[in-house]
Amino acid sequence: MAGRPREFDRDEALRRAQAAFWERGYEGTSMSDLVAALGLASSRIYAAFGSKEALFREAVELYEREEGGFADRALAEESTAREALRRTLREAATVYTRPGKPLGCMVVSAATNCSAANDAVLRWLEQHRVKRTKSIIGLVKTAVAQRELRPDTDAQALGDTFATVLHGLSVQARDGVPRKRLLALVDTTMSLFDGQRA
Amino acid sequence: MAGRPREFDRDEALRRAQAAFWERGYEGTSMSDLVAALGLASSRIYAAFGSKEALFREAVELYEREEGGFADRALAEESTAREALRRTLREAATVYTRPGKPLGCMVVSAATNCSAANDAVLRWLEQHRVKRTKSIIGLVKTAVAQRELRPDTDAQALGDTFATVLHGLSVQARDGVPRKRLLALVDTTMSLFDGQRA
DNA sequence: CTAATTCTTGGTCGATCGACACAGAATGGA
DNA sequence: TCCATTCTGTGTCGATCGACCAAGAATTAG
Repeated sequence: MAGRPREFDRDEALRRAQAAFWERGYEGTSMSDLVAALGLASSRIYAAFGSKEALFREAVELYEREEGGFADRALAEESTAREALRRTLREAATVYTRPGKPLGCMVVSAATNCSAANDAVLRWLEQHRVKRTKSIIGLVKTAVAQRELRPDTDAQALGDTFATVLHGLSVQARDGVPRKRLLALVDTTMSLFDGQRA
Repeated sequence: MAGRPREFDRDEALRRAQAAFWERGYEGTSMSDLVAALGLASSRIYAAFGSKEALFREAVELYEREEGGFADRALAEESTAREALRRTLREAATVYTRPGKPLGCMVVSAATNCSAANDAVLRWLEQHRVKRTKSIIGLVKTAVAQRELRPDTDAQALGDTFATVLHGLSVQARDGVPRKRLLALVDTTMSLFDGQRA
């Protein structure tokens, strides 16, 4: 079965690739950038990951699992919609401004402007974001159904607002707004929820 | 002074370039894309606009003057901070979802992921956004000073929130959230302002 | 008319893009 | 041992990138 064992750490290489893609985006990171960042010849990268696009997808999946999974985790671990929402936004603000890591959200910023050739990558990340928006709206709808929020609440509008703030946080973080201000803005946003509490 | 007159409409060409850059971003739009979109040989484009980057900057300046200038106009024409803010967000939602035009905000999405070679373009758009954020915070501060908002209002946090929603709107619009939902979300957001009214 | 100016056409520049071919080295299973 | 398999290192592929040059056509100022 197994031939010659790989001499480099595939996981470490994936992490380096993730950092590069997170910082510069899919098209903004060239193969020679990756060669430099991973310290590997391009043929070794192709052998280990298949293609630049496959490597990117793996990097995003790792991101979703570790960094970007805060929304799913908050949803699973917090008992009230308010705490789930608050934690989601606060963790977003934190993850988007981690020292030593690229600013902002990889899913929001890694494939915004793409040539037509890479539409597939763009649409793929778009689907991730749409899914996040839907799950936030779903959370608010549940909160209404469970009487955490007043029955006259427009769940879609409120959920859309939180999703918009979540994605806007990525832009603001990239623009250099410090974590402290991001967290303060999250607190301000939460009062939208409190205004509709049952 | 004047030699042979130009055979094509420079303004029309600029508009076509704007549409291309708006849709695909700076790096996502290649010179051959521009050649196809403007119907002009590349040398004619260079003769008329100087360089790809200069053309892009002109296109963004046109955008700021016509489409993106809603914030400045709202600020100048509306008498209360509330109406200026509300109009800014509503016009953003409208401009970002104009039929026949690219979705989202050109300043937000045209240079998010860029190779290191074009950092200058990326930073330039970043400055535009930072300036917008600052002017929104300034607007809220003025509203506090003029007793339109309660004196205990955290103007920076509230302003940051509106700026975050404004930029988040661009992401949501690109993801296909229809204008109607965007406008509903703007209404929801405005209740943040009303909660702090004097 | 002439000279200066500016645009147009067609072609091409070096660099870089992502992707892989090939040969040889290193391993495990039969 | 030997062979199938997999990895490593070098080299290069055609395509495309942004940029620009030279030559000629068209126009205007003088």
